[in-house]
Amino acid sequence: MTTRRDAVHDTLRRSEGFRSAQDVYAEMRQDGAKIGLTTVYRALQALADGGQVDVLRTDEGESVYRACATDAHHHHLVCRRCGHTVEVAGPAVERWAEAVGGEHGFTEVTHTVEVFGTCASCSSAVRAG
Amino acid sequence: MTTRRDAVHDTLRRSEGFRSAQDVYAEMRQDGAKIGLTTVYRALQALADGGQVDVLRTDEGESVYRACATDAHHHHLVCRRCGHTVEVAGPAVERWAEAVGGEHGFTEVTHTVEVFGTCASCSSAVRAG
DNA sequence: GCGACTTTGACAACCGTTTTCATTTTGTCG
DNA sequence: CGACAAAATGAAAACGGTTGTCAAAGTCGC
Repeated sequence: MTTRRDAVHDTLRRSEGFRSAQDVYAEMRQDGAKIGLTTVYRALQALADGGQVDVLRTDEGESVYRACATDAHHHHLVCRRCGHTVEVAGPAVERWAEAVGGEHGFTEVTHTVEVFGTCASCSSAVRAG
Repeated sequence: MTTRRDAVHDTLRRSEGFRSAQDVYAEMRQDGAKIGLTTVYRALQALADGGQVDVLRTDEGESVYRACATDAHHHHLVCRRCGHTVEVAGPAVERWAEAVGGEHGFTEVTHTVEVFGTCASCSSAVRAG
């Protein structure tokens, strides 16, 4: 039975940036969906496990999720003001991480890379207002 | 009065990798220090705010702290098995992050980069055992 | 010593997340 | 179409790291 999971996935796809489980839950309830918070958590975990959504932790320790366009390994450029997110590839970073790990004798090297900034429209909004 | 804070800082300096607040607390109590968990949390926050220690979040959402050798911007190569941590510089990554932000019109670009792996001694231990 | 201010820490509250478990839904075999 | 086993659901409780509360203890200037 994947209807709930699909509903969660759809809700996530409709969002521009990263959303917390509680965000998704609130939005679904807003839209009249009959779903429990537990199920949203479970669906998000399943989607994350299956690689259909990306997860990352906010500074406050909350898990946030995003339905990304590509399955391939990529990173995120996130607007810290509006949450607008761009998926970016970084072959240079991949190589760098591998190299750094190798230099120090580390194996099974993975990495987390996220870039934050203020997007064009947000910075012009700030300048204007 | 900074004695407690210094004690926390010292304990952290004695550790090789990143340690959680509760780790630090347990270790200090082990060593006979009379200190409360609340105070350890406050000290770590103060140290982090002052830039004297680095903070990052584990996958489980726990905050972990480390007294780093350098004040300068750097990243970490962390053994996911024993926590052994190497401070690494990555000028290429800094430039890449700036460039990626610029390309998409983002300003005030910051980034988080952490590299995880299994260190040499841990991977040989695994192979042996 | 005395009052004003700061720091401390036991404990309770918080909050996101996970677990529990009874109920509902789904899939499947007759 | 039943009927039953397995999976999914969700309300409520539990959990765990972290933060807030507040009274007691410490520190400083006098």
